[in-house]
Amino acid sequence: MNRPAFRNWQTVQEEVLRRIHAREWKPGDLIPNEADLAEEFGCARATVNRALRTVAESGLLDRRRKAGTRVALQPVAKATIDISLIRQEIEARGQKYGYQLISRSLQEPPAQISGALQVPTTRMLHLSALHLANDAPYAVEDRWINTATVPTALSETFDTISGNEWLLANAPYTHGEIAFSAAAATKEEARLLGCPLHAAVFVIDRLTWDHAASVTKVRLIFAPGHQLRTTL
Amino acid sequence: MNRPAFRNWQTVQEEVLRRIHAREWKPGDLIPNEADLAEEFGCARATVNRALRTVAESGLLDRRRKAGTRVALQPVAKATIDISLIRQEIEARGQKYGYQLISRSLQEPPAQISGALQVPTTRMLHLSALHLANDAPYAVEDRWINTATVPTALSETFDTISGNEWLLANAPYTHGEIAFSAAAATKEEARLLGCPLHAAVFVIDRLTWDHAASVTKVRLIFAPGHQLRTTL
DNA sequence: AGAATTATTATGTACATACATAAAATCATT
DNA sequence: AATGATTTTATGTATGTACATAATAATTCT
Repeated sequence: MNRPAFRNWQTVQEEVLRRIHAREWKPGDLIPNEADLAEEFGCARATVNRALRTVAESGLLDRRRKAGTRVALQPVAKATIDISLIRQEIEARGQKYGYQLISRSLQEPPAQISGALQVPTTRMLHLSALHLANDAPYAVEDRWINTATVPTALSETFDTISGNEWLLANAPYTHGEIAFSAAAATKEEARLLGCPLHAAVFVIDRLTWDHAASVTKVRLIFAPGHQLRTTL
Repeated sequence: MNRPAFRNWQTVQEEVLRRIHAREWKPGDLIPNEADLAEEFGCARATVNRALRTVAESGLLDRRRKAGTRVALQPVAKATIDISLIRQEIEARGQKYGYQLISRSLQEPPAQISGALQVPTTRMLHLSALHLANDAPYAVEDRWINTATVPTALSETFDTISGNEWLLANAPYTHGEIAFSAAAATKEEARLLGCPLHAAVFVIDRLTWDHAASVTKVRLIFAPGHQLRTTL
C-alpha cells in the first residue's frame, strides 16, 4: 500500500475538504483526533492542527477541546468583503476616478448622528461629496467627523481629497461597524447621482472608533445598479 | 529594566496592534524582522510568526519573503459576513420563523439563468417561496436548481422545507459567488412582501458550484428596511 | 441520588531546530 | 552597462516535545 504523502498543511487541508465534500465525513460526524490523523497522514500533529484550524475558521468544522472535531451540521458560509478606498475600487476597474466636494460645514448633528457617535451635541464637521467613475456619478459620500477625536480635520478643506482617504491616512481606528442596505434615493441624492427620485440605491453605513472614542460616521449612497460582489 | 513578558501570540498581537495604532510603526514602515521581535518580546520566533501572520490576514500588515514585513499603506478593511440560513437568522433574533412555498415548477430557464449556471437549456427546477418572521413577510426566495447536478431535488416537494435548507443538507458545494445590491420591488415581490411597487429592496444573489458543476442560483429579496450588519 | 472532586482526554499553543522558498542584493561575465 | 549566476536574508513551514486548558467522564463523598 502506497500511502500518499500529506507532508504539508495545505495538502492535509485539501484532503480534509475532500472527505467533507465527498461525505466520507458527514455533517455532525466526529472526525478522528489530531494524533490519529497525523499518524494516518504521516506528518506531525502540528501540521494537522494547522490544517484543521484553517478549515474550522472557514466554518466547515466545529472544534472543542476534549469534545473533539466534528463536521459542522449547518456550515455557515463566510463571505469576506474587502472594503477599500472608493478611488482604488474605481481605479482597479481601469476607470478614471473623480472627486467633487459638495459641501463642508461645521454644524450640530441631528440626534440620530450624535447618538450613534456618542458625543454630546456639539458642533461636528459635516462633509458631502461625490465620487465619479469615468466622469459618471458613482457614489455620494455623506460624512460626520467627530472633531473631538480628530481635531486636525478642522484645518483640512477636503476639496481635493475625500474624507474617506484623508481619514484613513490621518485618523486610525481600532474597530467599527458596517451595515449594508437598500434605500430610495432622496431628492438631493437623485440630483447628484443623476437618477430618478426614489430610485433604489445601495447604501453602506459605516461607523468607526478609536478605542472608546468615535471617529466618523459615513453613509455611502451608490448609483443605481451598483453591486458588491465576493466569493464564498 | 523589567521587560514585560509577551509569552503568547495573542499578547504579541496586541502589542503589534498597539504599535500600529499608536503610529510607533507608521504606514509603510518596515518593522523589525521576526527574529529580532522574538528576542525583544522574549519568546520564540514561531510565536511572533503566528501573531504577525494573523495581523497580516486582517490586512494591517503586508508580508513578503526576504522583503520583510511592513505596515500596510492603505489598510483594506475586511468585513466578514456570516451567511446563515434565513430560519436561523430569524430565530437568532427570537422571532418565529415561517415558510410558505409559492410555486414549484420544472421549466426552461431564461437565457440569463442558464448562462450563469452554464448548462444547456434544459428544464430546471424553479422555486419561489416566502420566508416570514413573526408572520410578517421577511424575504422572497427565487431559486433555480440544476437538476443535472442535484437530481434528487426532483423528488422533493419543498412545501415544508425551503430550498435554502434542503440544499444545505443534501447538496454540498465547494465554492460560490455572492452579490449584494439594491433593486426596485417587482409587482410580484411587492405583493408577497406587502410593500409598495418599486419600493427599494435589498437583494442577495448567490450562485454555488460543486467543483465544475453548478448547483443552484438563488435571489433573495428582503422586505424594505432590511440591513445586513457586521463589525470591522 | 445528588453534589463535589478528581482523572482523563483532545485541542491549543510554546519552543528549539531544521530546512524550504522567494526575492532582493551582490558579484561575475559578456 | 546589461545580463546572468550566486549569495544572502526574511518569511514560511515541518517536526518532536512539553505543557496549558477546557470539557467530559469517572469517582468519591455526603
